[in-house]
Amino acid sequence: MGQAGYDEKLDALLTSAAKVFAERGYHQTSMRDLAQHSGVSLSGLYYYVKSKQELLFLIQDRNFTAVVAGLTEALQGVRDPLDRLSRFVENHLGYFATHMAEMKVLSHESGSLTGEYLHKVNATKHDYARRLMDILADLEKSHGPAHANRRVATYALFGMMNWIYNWYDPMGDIDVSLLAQNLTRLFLGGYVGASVSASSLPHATAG
Amino acid sequence: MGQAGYDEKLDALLTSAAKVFAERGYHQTSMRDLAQHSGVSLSGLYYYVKSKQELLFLIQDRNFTAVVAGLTEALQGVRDPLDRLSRFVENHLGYFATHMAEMKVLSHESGSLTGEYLHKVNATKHDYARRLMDILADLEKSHGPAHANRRVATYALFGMMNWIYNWYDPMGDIDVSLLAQNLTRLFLGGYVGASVSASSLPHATAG
DNA sequence: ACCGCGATCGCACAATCGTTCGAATCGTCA
DNA sequence: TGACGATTCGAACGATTGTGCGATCGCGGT
Repeated sequence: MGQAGYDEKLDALLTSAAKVFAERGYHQTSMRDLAQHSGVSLSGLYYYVKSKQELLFLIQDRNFTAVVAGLTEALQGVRDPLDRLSRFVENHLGYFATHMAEMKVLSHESGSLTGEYLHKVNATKHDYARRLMDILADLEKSHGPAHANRRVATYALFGMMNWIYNWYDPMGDIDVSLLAQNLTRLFLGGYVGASVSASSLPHATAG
Repeated sequence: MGQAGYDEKLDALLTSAAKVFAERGYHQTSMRDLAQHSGVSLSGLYYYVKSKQELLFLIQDRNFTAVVAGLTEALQGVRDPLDRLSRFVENHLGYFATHMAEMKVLSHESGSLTGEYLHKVNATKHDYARRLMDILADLEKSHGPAHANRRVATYALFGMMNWIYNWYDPMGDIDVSLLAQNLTRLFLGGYVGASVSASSLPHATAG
């Protein structure tokens, strides 16, 4: 695209690549496809990126890092576990909806990384899951015993949220905050039998 | 493997291929990989299968058909929407847990099909989702208004269930019926505020 | 005008891919 | 035994892949 510095060009490349990866899949996409779609020559890609896999890693790592950073900010000063959970969901889905391609790549192409790349992303994933699990633990203290195994509940919630790339259209008639509200209510009602109070919805969504 | 007729050999080939597809991914797996893993020569594969994509289609179509058939049987004579829902979840997860590789391929490699193959699987998928949505509609009639959008709830439940290939180990300390119980309770509590009665759990799981 | 360097490109290489084809092998019945 | 159809195989093809290499371009400083 337009002229800019090195960092902006790399960002544009990653954005363009994420779109193609999301549509065709990582392994099905060739470096020639990425070159054509981003407007650079084939060998020009290698000035910004060491390999095809590093490209995938950068997409996953940068966006995941952004999600985690958004979460940290969204949880700052929020004490009530109910609020913390709904903020977690809002942050996750908010970023998801505004970065559909990148998040589909993050969710769907986790197994396409190997070695150190895989290890780093998995570590982030583990920490992120742990943060949700800790919220659930707090939730049990404040709202009585859980109706489901905490580990199962954690991954059930991740499943609900991450599955959306299979069906959700951010431009459709269900906007993101409504989606977050629905999933939060769905989860909370089943996990601790709590109906979400009006005070805890909605929040501003990180993006 | 062992000597058998054409049909059994094809079945064995599909089972073997599903395992490799589940581990390495469809596009990352070569026909040579499949040949080696199944004990047939490279060209020998083409006696049973017209193309690599037909192989993927057969895995998806046969197993999906089995899931749907199991569902039909599991729902026979069951009227109570609560029971119908828990049977749906049990059937889905029961088949999932006993056919992890095949179901991972079905869930994760849907976008790897094209043309008529894709169309056929998508049609089955649509019908299957419709059957769940109908149960949810019945549920609303018998247990009051839903706490979430029906479409969102449908795909949320599919998300919970289909995501399990990312974390669930059937050999671990959570067995399938407990998992199904957890997810059913989680979903029902949030969707209609119902706690699952003892009478509706557990059932025999189709497999 | 010339130099230095970041940025970009054309081209080629070796490897691997899915698929085809004709030959070899198998079991079975005449 | 001989023949025939079902089954399996080795070898090869053209296409595409990710990546490396050396040349070239554009431009700011001297």
